[in-house]
Amino acid sequence: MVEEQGASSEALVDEPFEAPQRGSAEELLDAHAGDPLDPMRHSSAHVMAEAVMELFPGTRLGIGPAISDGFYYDFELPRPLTPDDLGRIEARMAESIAADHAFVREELPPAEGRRFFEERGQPFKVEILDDLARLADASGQPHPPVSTYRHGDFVDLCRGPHVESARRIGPFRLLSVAGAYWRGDEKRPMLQRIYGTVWPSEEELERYLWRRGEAKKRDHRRLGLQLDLFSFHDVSPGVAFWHPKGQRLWRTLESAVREVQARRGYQEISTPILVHRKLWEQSGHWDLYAENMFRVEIEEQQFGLKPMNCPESTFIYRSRVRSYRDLPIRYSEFGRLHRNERSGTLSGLTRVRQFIQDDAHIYVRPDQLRDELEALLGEVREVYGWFGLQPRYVFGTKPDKAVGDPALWVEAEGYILETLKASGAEYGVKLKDGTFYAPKIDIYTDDALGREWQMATIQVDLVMLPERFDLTYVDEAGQPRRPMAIHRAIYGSLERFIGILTEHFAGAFPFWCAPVQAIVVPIADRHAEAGHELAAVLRERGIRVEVDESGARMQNKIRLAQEQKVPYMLVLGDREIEARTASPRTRGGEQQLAMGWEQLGDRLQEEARARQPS
RNA sequence: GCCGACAUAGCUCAGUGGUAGAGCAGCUGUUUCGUAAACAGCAGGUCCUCGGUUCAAAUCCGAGUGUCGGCUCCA
Repeated sequence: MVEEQGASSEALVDEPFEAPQRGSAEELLDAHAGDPLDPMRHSSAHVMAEAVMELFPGTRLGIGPAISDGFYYDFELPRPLTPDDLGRIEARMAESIAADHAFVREELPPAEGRRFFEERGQPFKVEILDDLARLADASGQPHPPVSTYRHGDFVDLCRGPHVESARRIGPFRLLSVAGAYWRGDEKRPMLQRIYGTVWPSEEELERYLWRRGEAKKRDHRRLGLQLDLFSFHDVSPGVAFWHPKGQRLWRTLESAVREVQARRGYQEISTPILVHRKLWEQSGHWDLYAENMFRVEIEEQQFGLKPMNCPESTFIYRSRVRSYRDLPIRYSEFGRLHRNERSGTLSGLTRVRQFIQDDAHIYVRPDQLRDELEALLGEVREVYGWFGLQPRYVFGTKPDKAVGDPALWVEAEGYILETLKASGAEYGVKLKDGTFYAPKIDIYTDDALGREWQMATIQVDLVMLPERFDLTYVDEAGQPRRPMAIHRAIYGSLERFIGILTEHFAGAFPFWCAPVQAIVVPIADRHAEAGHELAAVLRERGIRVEVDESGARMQNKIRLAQEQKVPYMLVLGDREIEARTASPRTRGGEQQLAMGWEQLGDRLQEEARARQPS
């Protein structure tokens, strides 16, 4: 979801950042330039609109852009669509494509164009035209001509471009119906959106549908149950119940990052979850974040469950006078946060109401900020390397709803840009995507299926913590000075991170963090006792190992271990016990040479320590 | 929160007004096995909840809850 890709941001340092207003005509018409398949996808949207208009006379058209992998169109219809309707619409579309109408661009004078859509009962189109006119007025330009595209009898307001004729539209499939507010505004009418996908060849369509099916198979909600990691229950919507194996995975990730933090000079703290309103008023949360907070009344006093850890670390900072020699102070906290997400937005581990962040707040002198930011980019690279994830950086600038002196924002944004440029990394810019208290670098990554996720975040805060909580340190001259604060999370939400890892690896977690790293498979019952001895040898070395003592046959035990994605199966029969060896089989099906127990233990211990992404 | 869909055994699902089903998992017994499923038997259900229609509701209607696909928001 990066709006502006690439590092071509020379101009950004000096110029104010201006984003097109969400849902504005400008954005609607300017978005999605680039993908060579876009004209075909956009044309497909027109053909779909044509089919819907034929099947449902009186339909009002919203917008119908190309999106990644396909297209959608928003409609106001006389009745809700059913899955059956999609089939009928598809059939109509196929007929239209077979008729092979040309896409013809036509331009009408502004007033005539407006009348055209008004007469056809298309108020949404008229609204877009009025917005375009207003935009032109604002910049002193004449109203632009109204460009339309016609194919057959269907005419739509459209900037284009399109394919020259309908037969250029490749194999397509309509995927789903969803509700969508007109212009994304919940106060405007709810339209029905139909999503579709279209590709140049049958083969590519099939591959896309396969990828979709594969994504469904990898869905962490499904795998979480299958691998016995976690579950959800309606007694606590949006909050996971962690099973022993999930908790083990959790703890492994947590201690790995703890180790990094210890090495990098962090000190871990822990602060209260239930906190009085006056703190949130001081931080600005009560004003600007209230709708996301769970509020509680206790003995006529108002409290809130913390949605972020940040303000509380200042109490520890201020618990004594800080010298310039003390900085940087790096407080890390695995804080348990609650955010009141709207019920309709909850989704597995990736959108929850309670989660734990690997959070930290770093207080620095101004002269230390750059180095600290660079170190943090290095920290992100180190941690993401454990999983083979490639980080991508996106600079989020000051949002409309923000606290503090605008001058401090300009300054903070400047530091971020400098650091990003100096790092040599590619980065994008997402305007107005900062938090209400700080501009930020968000780290995105693509998973194994090419889906983009937002993970880590690094925020430069010159406003909330330093100013609102009046933080100071004493400089060389004995004068009080204002420190700067950095908020950062590397995994982000542990819940979400585990969800994404689960899908990225399809449940086959890298050896170092797999909940069960090895399973001993005794061939017959008489081998079980030796199996426990082997397990003890491995456990001594910190390996998470289990013994399959079920009466099942070896083949069945192996199949089960495969399904559980256990990295190593250690087969133990008469031959191995005789020689005090074990025959490892990897979940990849590779049969490795029998190896002595201690030797195997040492090898696995070494492998775990290396934290390789497989 | 809003639009739409869905909710049947631990899991995946079949069952469209007339005695609630399958596969896997579980339990018991037999088998003691050499790298992805041994065999047999048994047990397992407020058909999400509440209300309504009906002689009769898993099935039709209404409300609620949860989940899913989206809108919006974001870690």
